[in-house]
Amino acid sequence: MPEPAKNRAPHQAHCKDCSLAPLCLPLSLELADMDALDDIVKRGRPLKKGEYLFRQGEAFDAVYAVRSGALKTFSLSDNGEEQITGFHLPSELLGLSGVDTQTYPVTAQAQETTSVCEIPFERLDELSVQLPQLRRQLMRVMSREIRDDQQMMLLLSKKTADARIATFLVNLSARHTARGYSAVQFRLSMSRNEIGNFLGLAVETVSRVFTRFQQGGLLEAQGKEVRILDAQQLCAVAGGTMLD
Amino acid sequence: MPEPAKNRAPHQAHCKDCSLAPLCLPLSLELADMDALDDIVKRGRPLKKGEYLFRQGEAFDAVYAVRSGALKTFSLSDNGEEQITGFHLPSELLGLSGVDTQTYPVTAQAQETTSVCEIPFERLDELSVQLPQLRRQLMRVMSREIRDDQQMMLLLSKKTADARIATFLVNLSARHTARGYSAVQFRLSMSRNEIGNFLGLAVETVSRVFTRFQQGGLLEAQGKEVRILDAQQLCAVAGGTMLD
DNA sequence: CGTATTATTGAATACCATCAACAGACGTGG
DNA sequence: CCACGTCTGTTGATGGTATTCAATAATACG
Repeated sequence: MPEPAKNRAPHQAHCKDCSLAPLCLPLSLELADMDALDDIVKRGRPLKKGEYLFRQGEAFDAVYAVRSGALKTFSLSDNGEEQITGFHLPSELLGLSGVDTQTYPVTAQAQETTSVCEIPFERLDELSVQLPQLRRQLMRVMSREIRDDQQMMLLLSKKTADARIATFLVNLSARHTARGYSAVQFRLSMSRNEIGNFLGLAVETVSRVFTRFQQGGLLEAQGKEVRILDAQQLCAVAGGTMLD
Repeated sequence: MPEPAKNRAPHQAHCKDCSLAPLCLPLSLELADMDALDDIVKRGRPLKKGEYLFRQGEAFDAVYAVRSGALKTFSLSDNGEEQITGFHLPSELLGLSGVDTQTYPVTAQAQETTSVCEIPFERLDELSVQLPQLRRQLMRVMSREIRDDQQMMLLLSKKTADARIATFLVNLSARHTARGYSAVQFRLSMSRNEIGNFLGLAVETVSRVFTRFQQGGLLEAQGKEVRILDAQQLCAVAGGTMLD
């Protein structure tokens, strides 16, 4: 079955050919080990925008690595309000928060056409016994998520609206860069509403801050297309510097 | 060396005798396996109030389970402000956020006289290969921390000061209950300042909310001694109900 | 091409932070 | 044991930042 190599997008069928391997679970695996991991990975049809990868409350049985596209995860609290817990780009792992209760505590939904690698957790666990590198990487991924979430707590509890959005953009920029895309220009996969939800801000505030950043010459934005003009100052704002 | 059994406090030297085992890493381990875990655990002298268990930036080489007392973890951001990332009660595990970078991203400091079990991570990792139950439990603990941190993100991004503090107290109450202590009366190990820092509120706000809760008959508090009078309504407030 | 959704902008309000003053607790040492 | 200073906690007054409400503009989608 000939699968044409579409640019740099990771549409190929195996970890060892995947451009994302150095960012993903296979990181630092030997080629043979990569094949072993590859054997348990399932690659289904892509999800269309709005489709669900898994839903809050469903039985946990696999984690997922994003191959292309983007997803958001969110939870619905008792009083029905949605809290977005993260946006997920290629190479990032989803679903690990379901290990504890054996139930996904969040819903994962595609922000655009998205393909993922499904990794049955039972089998991953078994394989991790034989592959120390894999075991370590899995721990590292979880550890990093804890660290990132705690950074997020800092953002939410101490930073101003300006700093939150600057941080958000700088973070996205860095993640794009790590994947070989432009650090200064990219397309947001999420709406202003979703940005606000994620950052603990009202939509209107997000909009205002975007406007203010553009007036200040920090960036250029039309709709979801963003171009960072002054990365340095954006970082400064992200760090807590106020804009005058 | 005769070590007197002081009430229910887990001062004994082995996991299999520890009253916290069902909440801690040994959960669901066979007795023999518990001994294996026990062999790698180091139990040092207790920390006095204010002493550090580990510091932000130090090389990561162990995780710690709290045996008695309480600790806080916090990180210092670039601009020097402290963000408390958590308070840790007996049976809870600290340090897992250091796995990724092999460096602790937070400082852990004793809130009172505190004893911990040190678990060298290398050895824990090796042992987890042989003990599936242990491996799973370790994953569960990390998974739960991710979930808890995301709950915290919800709290910080959506809840009012009243709801934050109610949630905080309800959560503490539940954790006390799980350890066999009173659900309605306990002593806070942290200052109002630290509560505020953790919840993203000013000290004054914390103080005011405590006062308001007392006026509303929800609780009784003098200093760090707290007694919950109306758990039901406290839960309601924690869920988002406003107090009139 | 029209409708629905999303984004922007303005005005008024609410919530919490900050500033300031004071009270109470704690610990130290006289 | 009490006096003292410091740290922690409480309370009041004020102001700032972000929310909410409302209206309009732009974009996406069938």
